[in-house]
Amino acid sequence: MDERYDPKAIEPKWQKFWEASQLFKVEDDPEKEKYYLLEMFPYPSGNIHMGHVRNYTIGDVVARYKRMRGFNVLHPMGWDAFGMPAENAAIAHNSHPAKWTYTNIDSMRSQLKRLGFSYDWDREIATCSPEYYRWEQWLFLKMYQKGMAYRKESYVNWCDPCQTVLANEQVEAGACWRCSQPVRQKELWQWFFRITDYAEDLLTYCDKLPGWPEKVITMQKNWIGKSFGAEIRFPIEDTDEAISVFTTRQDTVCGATFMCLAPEHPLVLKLSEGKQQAVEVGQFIERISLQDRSARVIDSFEKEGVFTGAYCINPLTGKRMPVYTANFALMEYGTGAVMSVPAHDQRDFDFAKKYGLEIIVVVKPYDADLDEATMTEAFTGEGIMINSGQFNGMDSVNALDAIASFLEENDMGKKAVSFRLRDWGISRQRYWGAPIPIIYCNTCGVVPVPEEDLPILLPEDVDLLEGGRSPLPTLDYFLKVSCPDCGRPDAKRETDTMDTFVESSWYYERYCSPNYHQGMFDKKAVDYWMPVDQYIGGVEHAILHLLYSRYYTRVLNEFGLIHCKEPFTRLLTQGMVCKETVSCPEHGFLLPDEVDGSSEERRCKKCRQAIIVGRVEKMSKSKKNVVDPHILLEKYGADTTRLFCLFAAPPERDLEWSEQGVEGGYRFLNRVWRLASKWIDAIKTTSPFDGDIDQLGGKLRELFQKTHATVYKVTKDIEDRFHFNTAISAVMELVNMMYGIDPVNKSPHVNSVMRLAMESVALLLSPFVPHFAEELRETMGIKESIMLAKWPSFREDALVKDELVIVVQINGKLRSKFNIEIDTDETTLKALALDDERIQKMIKDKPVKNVIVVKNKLVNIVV
RNA sequence: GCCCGGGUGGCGGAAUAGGUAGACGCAAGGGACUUAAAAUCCCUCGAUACUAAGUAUCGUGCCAGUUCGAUUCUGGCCCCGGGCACCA
Repeated sequence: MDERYDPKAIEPKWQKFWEASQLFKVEDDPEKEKYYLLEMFPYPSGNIHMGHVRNYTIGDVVARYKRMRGFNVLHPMGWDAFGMPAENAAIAHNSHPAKWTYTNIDSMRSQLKRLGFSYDWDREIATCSPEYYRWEQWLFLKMYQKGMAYRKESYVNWCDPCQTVLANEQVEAGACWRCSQPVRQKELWQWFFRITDYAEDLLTYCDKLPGWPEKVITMQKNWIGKSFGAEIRFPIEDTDEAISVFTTRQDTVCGATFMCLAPEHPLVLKLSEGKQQAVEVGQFIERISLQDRSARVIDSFEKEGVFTGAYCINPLTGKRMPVYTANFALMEYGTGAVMSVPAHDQRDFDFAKKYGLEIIVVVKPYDADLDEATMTEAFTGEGIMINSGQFNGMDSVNALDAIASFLEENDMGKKAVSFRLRDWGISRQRYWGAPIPIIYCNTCGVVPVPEEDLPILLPEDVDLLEGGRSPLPTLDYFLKVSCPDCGRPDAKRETDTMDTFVESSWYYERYCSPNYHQGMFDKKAVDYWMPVDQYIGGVEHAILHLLYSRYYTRVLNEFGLIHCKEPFTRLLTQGMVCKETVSCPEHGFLLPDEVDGSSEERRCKKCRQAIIVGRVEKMSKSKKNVVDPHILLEKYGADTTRLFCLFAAPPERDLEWSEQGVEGGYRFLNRVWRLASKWIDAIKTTSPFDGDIDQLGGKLRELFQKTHATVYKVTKDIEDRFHFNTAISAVMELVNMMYGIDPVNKSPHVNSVMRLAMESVALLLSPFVPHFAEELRETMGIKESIMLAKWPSFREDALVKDELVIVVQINGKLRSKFNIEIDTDETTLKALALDDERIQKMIKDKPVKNVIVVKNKLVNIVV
C-alpha cells in the first residue's frame, strides 16, 4: 500500500472503473423499491461553481446512501439549456447559441464527472434539443384545445433599445439590466397558461407537503395570496351600470366615501367621456401606462389620481361617491376597482388628505374615540362599529360576516375570494427558446400547428441581431407559411418562444423515459418513478420554478399522462456558499490573489493600501469572493472538496468558505490513509470480528462498541435529517479512537476488531468520499465495488454500554459524578449520591428538602 | 409594514420527549520527532477570581416566567439574515 494518499491517482482510476462497468446505470425494476433523487439541473454557463458543487454533492451522498440501502435509485442529470445568456454570448463571440451551449455542456459534464457524481448519464437531457421541446409543443397544443393556454393583450416590461420583453427580475430600478435604458410598459399580445384555475388546489396541497421546508410553503402560500372578502356593486349615478369592487374590509363599507379605478379599467374612459375631465383623465392614463410598475414601487410611490367627473352610490348609505382613477389601483387584482375608506386604509387616507375628500369613521377602537378632523393616520385595527346604521355597536370582526350576508340578501353583492396569483405569461420575444406552435391566418385567425407537423424546429441558420432582438420575425422561411386550415399562402408563424421555465417544469418527468419517441413519456416508466422522492436545490427557486412545476404536473395529470399531482415529495433547499468580501479603497472588490501580506495586515497588490474586510456574502463574480472548484480539484481532489462541503455546515444552512477548513478535510483523509497503511499487513487477510462481545476487554471492547455506535449514529444522521456534518464527525471520533490502538498490541482479537473498524470506516465514508472508500476497500482486499456494497448494520448488543456516569447535582448544579453499572435502581443511586464525599462536604448540615433521581442519568439534591 | 429563519468559545459548528453546555473540525499555545523546517504524533484550549496543578463564581442575544433543574418550554424585547410588499 502506498504510504501517501494520492487523490490524483485514485480518483481518475475509479471514475474510469465506474464508467466502464456502467455502475451508475439504472433500469426500471418493479421488483425493487424505487427512490427518485433529483438535484435541480444547471444552466450550462460553461463552468460549475461552488453552489453547484455543494448542491450536487449533497444529492450524490443521498443517492449513494439509498443505493446501499437496497433502493433502485434514479439519479439523473441534464441541462436547462435555453435562455438569454446563450444569445448574448453568441452575439459577443460571433458564434451561435447552439454551439456555445453544447460546448458548455461538454465542459460542464466533464467537470461533474471529475467530482465523482453517480449520475446515470444515459438519461442526460438538454432542453434545447428538438427531441425534448417537441413534446412541450405537443402539450401546448393539447392545452390550447382545452383553453388552458390562451392569448390576450397585456402589459409587459419593454426595453426599446433591446427590442425585447424583460422579466420582472431583469428590471433594475426601472431600467434595463443590460443597457440601463428606462423600461416602459407596453401592451402586447401574449400567450398565457391558466395557472389561476389551479390556485385553490395549489394552495390546498401546500398543507399536504410535509416533506417541504416550512419557509418554502409559506412563500408559496403568500404568492398565491388567497384572501376572503366580498364583491360589492356600487351603482353609477344616472346609469344602469354599476362598479364592482372586491374588498376584504366589507365591515367598513359605510365609510367608503369615494371610488378608485385602475387607469386601465374600461369604465374610466367611458365615465369621463364628454365631460370636462376627459382630457385630464386621458393624459393621466397615458402617463401612468408608461411608468414601469417596479419603478413605481421604488420611488416610495406618490399616490395620485384624477376625478372622472362621475359619481357612484354607496349601496348601504346611499351616499354619492366621486369616482377617481388612481395609480395605486391595479387592474390585475380583484376587479380593478377599490372602494376607498380613508378612515380605515392608509392609502385611501393619504389620497383623501391630498384631494380634500371626506373621511368617515365607522370602526372605533375598543378603548378610545376617533375624530375625523384630528386623526393623522388610518385606523386599520378591529373595534366597535359606528356610523353604520343597523350594524352600530357590533364588533367589527362579526360585522365582516353580517355585512357580507346582508349585501348578499339584498342583491348588492356577495361573499368572494380573491387570489394574488396571476396567469403565467409564457411568451418571450427571444430567439433561443422553444417556438410556440401557432400560425396566424388572415382568414382563419389563430390556428394551431397540426400535431403531425411537430416539432416546429428553431431555425439554426440565423444571424443574430445586435441588441438581442429575435431574428425569427425576419426569417421568411420560418415566418411565412400556408394556413393548415384553409391553405392560403399568406399565414404567419408565431415568432415568440416559450419562457424557459416551461422546460424546467417537466424535465424530471422526462428523465423517467428520456429516449421515448412515441410520446412525451413512457407511461410505465413515469408510473414507476414519479413522484420525485427527494428534490434538492437552491431556495431562490422557492416560488417560480417550484410553483410552475406543481402546476404543470397537475396539467399532465389532467391529461392522464402521469398519475401524480405533486411532483416532489420531499424538498431540501440548501444554503448558499458564502465567503468574506475584500476590497481596496481605490480598486474596489479584490480577488483573493490580488491581496498580499499576513492575516493581520493584508494589502492590495496594486496600490499597497490596507484592505477593507467586508461582510461574508454569497459568492458572486461581481463581489469577487469566488473560489473556482477547478483549483480545489487540482490541489486537493474531488473527495476533499466534497468532504469540506458536507462537513462545514448542515445542508440547509449557509456555508462559509474556509481554506483552512478544506485543509482540515484533506488532513483527515490523510490521517485515515496513514492509519490504514500502518495496519494493512496485520488486517489484510483477517475477517472482521463478529464474535461474543465478552471475548473483548479494555480498549478493544471499547473500540468494538464505538464502531457499532458510529454505524448507528451515521445511519441516523443521514436517514433522519441529512446532517452529514455530524455523521462525518462521528467517523472522525472513531478514527481518533483507532489511533489509540497500538499496532504491536498482541491481544488475540486486535486484528479482527481493527479490521471491522476499518471496513466500517470505508463503508460509512463511501457516500461522502467514494473514490477514497473504493481504494481503501480494494487495499483491504475487498473485490466488490462500493457501488454494490451494502450499508453496514449495527449490533444492538454492542450499543449497550457496560457502565455509565451518574451526575450528581445540588440545586440543579453539577457537583459530582460517579460510574455505575447500567440500570442500577433509584434507591442505590440516591444512597450513593448522598454518600459521595464531595456532596457530603457541600451539604454539611443543610437540610435536604428533596432528592430527584433519574435512572441511568442523574441525582439532583435540593437543599 | 407583513411573513419566515437565526443569535452558543477566537472561528465553523455539536448537544433540544428539559437532565454533565461547547462533540468534531479550524485557529492558537506547549511538547515529541528533525541539523532545521514542513509534515506527523501527543497534550492544553469559554471567561473571571483566588488561598492557583485545585476550587469557586459567571456563562448559550436581553428581561421575566414555569421547573428540583432551561441552550431546549412560555411571554415580552433587541439584533442579524431572507422573502413579500400600493393586493383593496
